[in-house]
Amino acid sequence: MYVTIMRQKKTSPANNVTVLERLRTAGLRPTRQRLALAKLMFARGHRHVSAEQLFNEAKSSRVDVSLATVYNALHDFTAKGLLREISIDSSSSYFDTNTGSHHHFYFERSGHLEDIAAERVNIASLPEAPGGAEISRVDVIIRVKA
Amino acid sequence: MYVTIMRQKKTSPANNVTVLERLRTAGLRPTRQRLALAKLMFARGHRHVSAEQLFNEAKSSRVDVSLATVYNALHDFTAKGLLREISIDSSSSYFDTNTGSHHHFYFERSGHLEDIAAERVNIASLPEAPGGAEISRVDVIIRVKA
DNA sequence: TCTATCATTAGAATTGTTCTAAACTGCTTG
DNA sequence: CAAGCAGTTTAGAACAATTCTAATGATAGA
Repeated sequence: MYVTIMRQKKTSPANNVTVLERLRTAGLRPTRQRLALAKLMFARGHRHVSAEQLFNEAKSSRVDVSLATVYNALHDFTAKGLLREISIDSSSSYFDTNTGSHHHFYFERSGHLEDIAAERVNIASLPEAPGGAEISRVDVIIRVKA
Repeated sequence: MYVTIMRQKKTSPANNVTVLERLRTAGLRPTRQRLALAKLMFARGHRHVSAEQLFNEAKSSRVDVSLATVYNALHDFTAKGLLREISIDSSSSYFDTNTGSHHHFYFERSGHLEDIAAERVNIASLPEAPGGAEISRVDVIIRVKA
């Protein structure tokens, strides 16, 4: 049941507006929780965040959301193209705020991910998808021993 | 505890010998279970198999192994270079009997994987790994809407 | 303001995988 | 070729990430 009505500190109004509009134009109701989570996700440049991580950030920021809501929000955002999901290490998946075309370094020791701009990977040729199926995207993952 | 001593049908002796030798040269004791699992894995060309799948195949073939053993064997084989592990869809991981350099089509609807020979993907240029770290491998996954 | 519809919640349930400690076996040695 | 030890296997418990459930709450449009 609902226990606490959070009363979070307002960040800059500009930030509020953009996040709110991103949700609205994506066709997502800008609820308190989605707004708060979206702000955490999109506040600082591109990131690779797991559900658990975002949940913890929310707790630290006194944003009172349940873990289920974090999963719901991340999936809703992904379905609407605001995020992109990546699963590299089968133990958990990451949500990437960079939805443009790009690739990744994966640091095997730490499990850390780092973006590679699309231009830095030059793919000269790719095979056709079998049966002329449509390609939805091409992921290049460079696994690094570090 | 040990319940049944399985008594499996012998397949061709040649097949037996090669699998046994593959295990031995890999530095793995060719136990009954490992032999049986290796035969299932390597019998028919290249495959992408999950632990659960292999476990079920074993059951169907009256090979009495525990699920834990299947996981142990798959990981042991992978550690010794007999298999390669792939995680694409974070729900479970696959073990690929093709350990050579190659890439994959991933059929999003079915979750199915298909090999792409390394030559069919032409990467003209790749970035250096940060800090000069060693690249352990490059995975290209072509996601297909089918 | 009312209300249908959509979102959130706590906790239970599921799923894939790993752990544990005890039973067992392949292999080397004597 | 028996014995024993190191490496394997096992059932089931434990775990971690994620999804489900069904009840409560909030949003947006009339």
